[in-house]
Amino acid sequence: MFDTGQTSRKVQENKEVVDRRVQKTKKILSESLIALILEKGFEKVTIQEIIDRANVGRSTFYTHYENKEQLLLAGPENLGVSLWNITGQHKSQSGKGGLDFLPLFLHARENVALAKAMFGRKSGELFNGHLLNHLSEGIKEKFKNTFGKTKQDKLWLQYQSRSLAAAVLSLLVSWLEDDMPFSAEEISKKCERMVVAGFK
Amino acid sequence: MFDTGQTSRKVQENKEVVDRRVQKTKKILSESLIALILEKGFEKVTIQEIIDRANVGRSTFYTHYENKEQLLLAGPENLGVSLWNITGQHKSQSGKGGLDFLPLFLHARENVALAKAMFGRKSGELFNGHLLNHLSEGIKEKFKNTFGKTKQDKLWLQYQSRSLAAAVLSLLVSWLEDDMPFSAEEISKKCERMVVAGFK
DNA sequence: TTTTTTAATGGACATTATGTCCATTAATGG
DNA sequence: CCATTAATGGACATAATGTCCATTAAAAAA
Repeated sequence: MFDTGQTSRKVQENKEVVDRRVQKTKKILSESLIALILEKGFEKVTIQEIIDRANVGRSTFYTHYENKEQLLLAGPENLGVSLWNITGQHKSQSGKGGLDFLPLFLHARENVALAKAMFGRKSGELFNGHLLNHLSEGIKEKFKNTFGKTKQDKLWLQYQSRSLAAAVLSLLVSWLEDDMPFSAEEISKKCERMVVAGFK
Repeated sequence: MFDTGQTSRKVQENKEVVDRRVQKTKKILSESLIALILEKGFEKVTIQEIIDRANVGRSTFYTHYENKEQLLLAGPENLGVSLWNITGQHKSQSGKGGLDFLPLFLHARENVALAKAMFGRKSGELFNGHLLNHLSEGIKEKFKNTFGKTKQDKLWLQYQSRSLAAAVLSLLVSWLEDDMPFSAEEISKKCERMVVAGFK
């Protein structure tokens, strides 16, 4: 999951060269998909529309990707990978003990179109699901000590983490869709307070 | 929205009689769709599959519904309508001032399959969206007095209501998907506490 | 019961998307 | 300049969509 999908060729030791044609094709495909998602929603976008807009042959699409999902994942900035990493870092962050949502909001802000396409109201379940799982795991990790060890306790921890992750994701989406009327600092603070309150 | 989709005929004044054939057809179509959603997810279900499983002609489907969405909305118990009403009642409830989630959980429990199909992980965005909006409105109504009147304040109220509605919906879904390991009373209490805490 | 109304059927049709294949062309990197 | 590799475009079989209609069968009304 979250493979970059880059066709590459090793030159010497670690330098990778990607054929210019490939770069161009992938870029235009990605842009087309993002635009189409924003217009009509991920689920309704067809591969036919993507290649029409990108003005690229059908075969060309299939030499690079198997489906829409793969294409979106391999987005220009690899937002998937980045957000994945960001939310994964929660554990290792000191200070707040793993509840700093600022990097998430900053990163999303720097890639608004892609972030909207992946997580916004017009996106599919898929990527919301990915991010939700990851946020949820981060939150769970942070609060697991405040819960008991019984089956019931663990289940509540699970539910509550997931629920509050959904709340955070919802804030992120509202913020993005309204074109970020608050600073990233403000809104991430809000998230942190809400999560903490939720576990009280 | 949330039309029952019933083809009916008036007899005398207000008694409605629905042709037995129609009843049978709608029932089998609805059941087929719900089963298919639970198996492969709403988005991936095709009308072809629905009519194959229901063993009904293509034309028959289209004389009653235009698409999958309409069919799901007209579910046997009209869960759409019911949940709609339940969440709408929040305003008028006394006591807790409109934060009683119990009816929602009770009703969902009584229609597990349909509720899962409409709101679970395999459901589409559509119905999650409807319920989310409604829950959000209820919550907003309840807490609007605790916020100021500036544009900013109103926006925060909006965001926070929506965010906490998402949290509640997430709990509902987790609970349903795990086949309700807690009582409806317990989990609805949890929701209420969480929402209140979120606004502190 | 008979008659009338109405639903269901099944086949046909044009349209559109999918995924795969291949021979040809053209751009790229070395 | 040349060998490699990507892009092209056309073709193909498959499948879903939405609409139409003549026929059959079931239901309600008389």
